[in-house]
Amino acid sequence: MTTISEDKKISELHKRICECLAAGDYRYTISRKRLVEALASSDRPLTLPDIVTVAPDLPTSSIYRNLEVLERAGVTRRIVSGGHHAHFELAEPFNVHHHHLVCTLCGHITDMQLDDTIEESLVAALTQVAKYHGFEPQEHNIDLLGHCGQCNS
Amino acid sequence: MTTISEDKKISELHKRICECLAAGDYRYTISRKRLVEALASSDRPLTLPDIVTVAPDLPTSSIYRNLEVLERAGVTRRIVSGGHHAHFELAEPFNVHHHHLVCTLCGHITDMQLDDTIEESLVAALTQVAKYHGFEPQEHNIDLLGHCGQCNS
DNA sequence: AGGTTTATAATAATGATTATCACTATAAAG
DNA sequence: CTTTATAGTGATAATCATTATTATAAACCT
Repeated sequence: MTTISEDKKISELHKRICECLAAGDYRYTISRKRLVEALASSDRPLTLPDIVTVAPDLPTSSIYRNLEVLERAGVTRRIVSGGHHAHFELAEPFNVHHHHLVCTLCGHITDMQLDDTIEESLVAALTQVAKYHGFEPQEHNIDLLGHCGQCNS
Repeated sequence: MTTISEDKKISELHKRICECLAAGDYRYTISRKRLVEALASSDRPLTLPDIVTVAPDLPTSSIYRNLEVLERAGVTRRIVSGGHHAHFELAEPFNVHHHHLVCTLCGHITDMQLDDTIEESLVAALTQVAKYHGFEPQEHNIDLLGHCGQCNS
């Protein structure tokens, strides 16, 4: 069930994404909208099989191609964490800042958030380190590896 | 040029790794020693082509197989950061705790270290978050993505 | 030394992802 | 409202890092 305010958020999201795609001369087609909706309604990054489960009528080749377009436009992000399928999620401007719990047994990824003060001191430290290495920082990832509740029980 | 104390460190490293492999009924063969030495003498994780450059006589298939054995024994670690080759480095007990600067243009990875106080507060925060999610934490990765000095110039 | 286990290295297979290409849909211009 | 250029689709084929296979060689153990 979606509330009115959620519907509003979603439609605003679509609008922003549409503009983002238009800036790169890309269109916001049905397939791309479907992908965005699948990613937006999940509390974790999705693999290609995950997406196929949610939208079985979308051909694999189109999903890959459109995820590539969305990534180029800065709408989505690809996470390569292991030997298997990559995971996809909405990029930072379209999603809250978060990090990942990665299960080393089943490969499952869950979103998590850290305290703002921790984030701030970390960003400060990273900025300093980057400067020292002559590196121009863009974004940071934190992955916590371990065993998920499912695999532990 | 290697100093006497460095030689001592290296031979102790080999001894510890040998024991680690023996615990899994693996032998510490010449090829495996060569791989460990290549990884130990680098200040960054190496790709397979990197390793081939350092040890051109080792066949690709043997490098892959032995990296797999070393990884199973907990001696090395695999880093999958992008669409290209994986990177390999010595695992935590055989290497100082560090993180990575990842260039999103050329894929190059550099080691970096953070302040102890930052690390400690981060680990505390991660432990708390993991508990909340019913997740058993093992290790954490921090990647700083951006443009390396080489690509910037 | 003989017998057993493990390692090697050339080769083939795997499988997620990308590229190709003929065709269709869309949008802007005349 | 056609024309025309551009972008998107989806089936299929190709790519390429990585794994599996397998016959051979080496190492270990009485």
